[in-house]
Amino acid sequence: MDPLFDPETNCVCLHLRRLSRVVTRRYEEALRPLNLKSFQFSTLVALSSRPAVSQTGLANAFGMDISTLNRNVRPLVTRGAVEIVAYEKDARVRLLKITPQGRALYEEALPLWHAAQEDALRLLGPQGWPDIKQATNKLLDRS
Amino acid sequence: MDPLFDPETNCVCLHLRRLSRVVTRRYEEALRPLNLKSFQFSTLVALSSRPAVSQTGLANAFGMDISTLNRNVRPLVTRGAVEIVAYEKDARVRLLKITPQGRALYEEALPLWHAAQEDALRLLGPQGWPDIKQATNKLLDRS
DNA sequence: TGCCGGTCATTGCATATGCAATCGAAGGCT
DNA sequence: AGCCTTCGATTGCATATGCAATGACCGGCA
Repeated sequence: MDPLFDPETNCVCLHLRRLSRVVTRRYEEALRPLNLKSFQFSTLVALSSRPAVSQTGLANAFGMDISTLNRNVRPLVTRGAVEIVAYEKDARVRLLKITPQGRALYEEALPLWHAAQEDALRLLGPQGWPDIKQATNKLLDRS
Repeated sequence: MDPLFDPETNCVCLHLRRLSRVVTRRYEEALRPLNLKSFQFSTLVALSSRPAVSQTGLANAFGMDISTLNRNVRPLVTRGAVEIVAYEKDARVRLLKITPQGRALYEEALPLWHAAQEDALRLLGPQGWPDIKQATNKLLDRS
């Protein structure tokens, strides 16, 4: 059998999920002092450079279901790091906007993220991250 | 700034989680006719070639917390695809064992998995999967 | 033999994930 | 203007994820 189709050793899904778990744990650990989850950090990053984003837009950027995004954002809103504002041109849309507290939180989180990123890059080896990123970009182009 | 440490474009955690979501959705979709989740399929694969495995052992193989594994296995037990048996040499251990129904389910699932795997390999491009697998193996060696 | 540190499994809690269904609003078509 | 399809957001449901704490058990050591 083509080893690429041996589910014991070559399931793309299993490998990616496992890798995602292992790497995620390191980022979560690094961000724990600020009580920030990795998704929440990514959201702050995305919002920090944009005036406001629709939930659908952010869900697409993250490749996740809009219902997941909707719920994941709530802790940030509760915490006052993100606010939900109406969009005057379309009453269906509820825009996400980072608050000053959110910006402050982001600034605090940056060095913690940096340490985790350093750690992850080291673990993946010099070629690991470029390889993964290239594969990611290919897939996202096509899907 | 070193672009490797730009959280907007190069967060390893965000990229891996996104990739994992996108790929997982395709496998879940393929396995849906059998009402099987990707984790459940991976469990059947792992158990199909072994007499019995401890929960801790399987959790390590999947790089996940034992509490997550413990709960994720339950639907398979409820369904009769996996049984939990005592380990005579250590009363703490509760071994997981695939049942004949589990084996039949696995056989049914294989072609569905194969289609998803084909799809994923195509999406990642000819070099994508080897690149990812190599990076994965490096990380798992070191962690 | 009895204690004690370590291990396996389980549960409580909070967040993560996606699908189906729903609600309300937008926009095109007549 | 009225209808109909589409679209953005939200909720119900089931599973996914990990940490902390707990209970049961093992093995070593006094």
